[in-house]
Amino acid sequence: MPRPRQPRLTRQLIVETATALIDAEGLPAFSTRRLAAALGVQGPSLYNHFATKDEILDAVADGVTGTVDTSGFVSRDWVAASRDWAWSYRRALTAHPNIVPYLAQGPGRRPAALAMADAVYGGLVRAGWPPARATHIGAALRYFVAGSALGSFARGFVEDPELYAAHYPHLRQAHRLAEHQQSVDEGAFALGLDALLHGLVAEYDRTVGPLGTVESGQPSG
Amino acid sequence: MPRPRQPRLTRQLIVETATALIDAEGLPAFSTRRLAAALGVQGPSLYNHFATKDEILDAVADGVTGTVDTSGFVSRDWVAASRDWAWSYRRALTAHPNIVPYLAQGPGRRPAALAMADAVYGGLVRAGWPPARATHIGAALRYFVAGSALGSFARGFVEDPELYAAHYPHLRQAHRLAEHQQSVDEGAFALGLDALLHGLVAEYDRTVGPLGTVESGQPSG
DNA sequence: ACCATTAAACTAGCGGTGTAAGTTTTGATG
DNA sequence: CATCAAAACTTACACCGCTAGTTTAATGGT
Repeated sequence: MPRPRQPRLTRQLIVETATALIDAEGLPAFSTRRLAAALGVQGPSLYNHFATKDEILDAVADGVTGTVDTSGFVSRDWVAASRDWAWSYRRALTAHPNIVPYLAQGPGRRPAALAMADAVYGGLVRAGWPPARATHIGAALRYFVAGSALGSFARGFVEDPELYAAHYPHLRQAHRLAEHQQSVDEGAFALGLDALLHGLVAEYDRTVGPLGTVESGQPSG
Repeated sequence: MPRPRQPRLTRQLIVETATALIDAEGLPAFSTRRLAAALGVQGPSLYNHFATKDEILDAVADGVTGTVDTSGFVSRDWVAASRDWAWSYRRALTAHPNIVPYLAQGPGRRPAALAMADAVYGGLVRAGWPPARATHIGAALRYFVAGSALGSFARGFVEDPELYAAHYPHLRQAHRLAEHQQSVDEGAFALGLDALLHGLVAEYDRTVGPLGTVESGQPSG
């Protein structure tokens, strides 16, 4: 079966299928041959469209990052913008948790990741933060969001009561975490993000100049 | 070469060599055959001591976690204990950054990781936090530390001025991040951790009861 | 002292991986 | 109509995690 009348593969189709496959079966199970099979094609055919497997993963990761909303940084104050962005970022990652270990290692050369970093950094500087401080804040928020999506605290515990009860006195309820996974993770995220922003506002007032107050809670957008 | 007079492998030797190999060459380059070669042995011999490759990685990860100091939770107030623990945790992870993507996915059944979770949770509950809140706080701090070690913000940028200057107006200095990697990452971590703890103290005063104040800075221990 | 069992290395090999190389046919271009 | 690039293909290499079976040394029981 040589060149078909109509190409069977496009970059977009490959990325969509790869995303679905990673969502469904996880990163370790994702191979070029399995992706090709899902596309009705032989393995090496992918290399007509992407140079390496990592290039495919980059495209998947950037697709996820591309759904993050940073628009608050041009329309709202830096605190509200940061909170909206962090929640949007978290939603994007938790919608595709299996790609997070790959994505979380840094923006690399991925356009959407770089555009996001650019928007956040630019917004913070515009709000009056010194450039070095803006870098730190963007990084700290990213640490928190990426960490929360990567190491879903609840998911990390095995469902085996016996394991914990015996040796770890305070974790006797830990196996129950799996039941309330989403609420534990979201609660921890909400608490941590509010605390982080609260502390940053105090720092802002001390070093840049007083501004309004922060109310906590879920984002508006 | 059959069974030798003196065993050439022990679990400890395997774990030490694996740790060194991962530190030196990264997770993707780490294979059972390469590890065996470094030990002067054939690949399958490892399976006399570990059931799977993941079991070896678990041992490596738990060795790293085992160096984290949680003793503050029995001797100091919860804020100082949390700060000391977070810094110790971060130091342990940044000393072996290549294992972090594996380690950050959760404690699983690793004894040192479970003992750490137990100590933190227990300390926070003893300090007066309601159990559900203690879970959230432990998780939030872990998100932040793991995220900071995983996605070393600075390391994530490629060293290629051209790449950024053209399309991302605010990132014109981003390639310089690689130069100041350590100081950027540590600065972001210090700022974020202090902000987080500051916000948590406010929350504690509001919901549990007033306590002393927090001064910021590096840990004492 | 002998035997049986277990331990710890080995070799061989299976099915899978990423990807390089070369082939074949189609569609587009001069 | 000749040529060339595109997009699929087949084949193949070196490596991967791991299983199975083999060999010999050390250990424990009678």
